[in-house]
Amino acid sequence: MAAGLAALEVLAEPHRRSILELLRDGERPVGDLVAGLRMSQPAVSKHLRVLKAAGLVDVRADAQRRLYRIRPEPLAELDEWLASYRHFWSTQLDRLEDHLDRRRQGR
Amino acid sequence: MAAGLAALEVLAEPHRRSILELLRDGERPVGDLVAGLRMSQPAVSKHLRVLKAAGLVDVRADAQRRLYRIRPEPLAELDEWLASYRHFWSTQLDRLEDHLDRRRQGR
DNA sequence: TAGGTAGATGCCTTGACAGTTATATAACTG
DNA sequence: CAGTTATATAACTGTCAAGGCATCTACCTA
Repeated sequence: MAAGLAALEVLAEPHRRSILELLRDGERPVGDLVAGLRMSQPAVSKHLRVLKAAGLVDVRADAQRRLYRIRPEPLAELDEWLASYRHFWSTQLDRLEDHLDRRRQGR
Repeated sequence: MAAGLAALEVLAEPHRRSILELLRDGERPVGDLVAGLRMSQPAVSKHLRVLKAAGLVDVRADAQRRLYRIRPEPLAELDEWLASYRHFWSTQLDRLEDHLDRRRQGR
């Protein structure tokens, strides 16, 4: 019940959300991120380490560069958590989704 | 772009998530929450203040008691934020939703 | 009104964490 | 190999927030 939710804790940091945003349309080297945010390179590297530990990003080496990209699993988990509150603001459409969701479960 | 998102920052605290969970099925006085969590009453009151400041809960007085309840708006906002990443893990059903969403926009 | 209950607030301590600079590591280039 | 580029790590510092205890306020009841 409302266990870890590492994603939530890690993304409380605005800079980390910005990083995710920069990664939204594909992998990028650290340098790009440093350029995008207004922070020192070590600071960015640290945020990336935190994001990685939470499973929110993944890295791949390309020569001296490290290409980071989003790993969606923790976000999906966050989404599931949110789902248990969604009825508070849900619209017709959301109710359709809920309905279909339950139908899907049943099979 | 990825502005405040107060909800995210406030809900990074696990105890505050627990409080929200306790409020999920209706309003409750502070005492109930204190009983539910394993914390001092002042600590709970402080968390409630933070939640209130973020618009995540609302209070109503009943004699000496204060009845707290969820206010969904900030959660809906968080949901919107998440939406921009949802395509990373979306299923068939989600794609249907997206489609309908866009249709709805168009009218 | 005195006492009790429900909750909020003030003050203080402590720990975590973000940011900086300096330095280390690794790979490419001449 | 020497130098340079790209990133990570280390050591240090400052800030801030969470928790505890004590206290204050409001309302209820005998």
